[in-house]
Amino acid sequence: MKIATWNVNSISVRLQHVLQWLDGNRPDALCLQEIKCVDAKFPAGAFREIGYAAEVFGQPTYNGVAILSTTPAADVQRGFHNDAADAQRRLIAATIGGVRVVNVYIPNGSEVGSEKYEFKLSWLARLRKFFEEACDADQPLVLCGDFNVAMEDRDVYNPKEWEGKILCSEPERAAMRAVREWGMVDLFRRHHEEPGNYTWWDYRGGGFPRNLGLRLDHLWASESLAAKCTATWIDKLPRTLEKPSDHAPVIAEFKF
DNA sequence: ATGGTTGCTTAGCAA
Repeated sequence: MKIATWNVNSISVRLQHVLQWLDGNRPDALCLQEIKCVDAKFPAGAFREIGYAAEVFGQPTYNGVAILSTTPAADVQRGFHNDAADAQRRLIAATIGGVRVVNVYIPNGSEVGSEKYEFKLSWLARLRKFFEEACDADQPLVLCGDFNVAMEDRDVYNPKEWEGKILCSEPERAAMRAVREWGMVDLFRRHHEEPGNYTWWDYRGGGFPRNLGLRLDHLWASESLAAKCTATWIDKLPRTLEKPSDHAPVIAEFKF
């Protein structure tokens, strides 16, 4: 079984990249973030034609998440239970092939100390609560998506420059550790120790060709699922195409 | 150095 995550930065602009990538990689599930479209405009038909069902939680202009899968998704949850109707759409969860898949687009936070930063921290506190109330750490579960947090210095191309800045500040790292301590492990770090592995490169300043990136996109699994993980990798190929997303897909493979 | 680039929407915001 393969589960993948990819911040596509607009599904309408990236549709051909995603279709091509699914064709070549055939994951059992692909979690998408920043689809930037309403449910009615999500190109579900194009995915259906290549064998993928879609569960979508979109909104106009910003955010939006979806899960594509080769087998039907069960028990789909859209957003937090106590969300207002107009809340930002950043979480969708579903059970696929016996695995609880939680797909998140965690707020960026803009700047440390800003209103958006406070929103990010409170959103992360709610995410921890979501796991306590709605999930079972003893079951196979994966949390994946664009976390908008580089957890450690080895996930950052220039840790000194980024120290204390957004995506790297200690409070957001601590909030993410609190989520992880509910009962998950970082699958990528279980298989790769070395620095220099990134999933996001800024469009500006030639970030990608110089590998000036951050590792922001993650798959974290409960121990019962992590024990079955045989490999994880970042696929930089789509980032080399014309008009790419600024994020690369990340994949985890499991053998049951 | 508050720049640079992309997407949605059409000037300004968010990333």
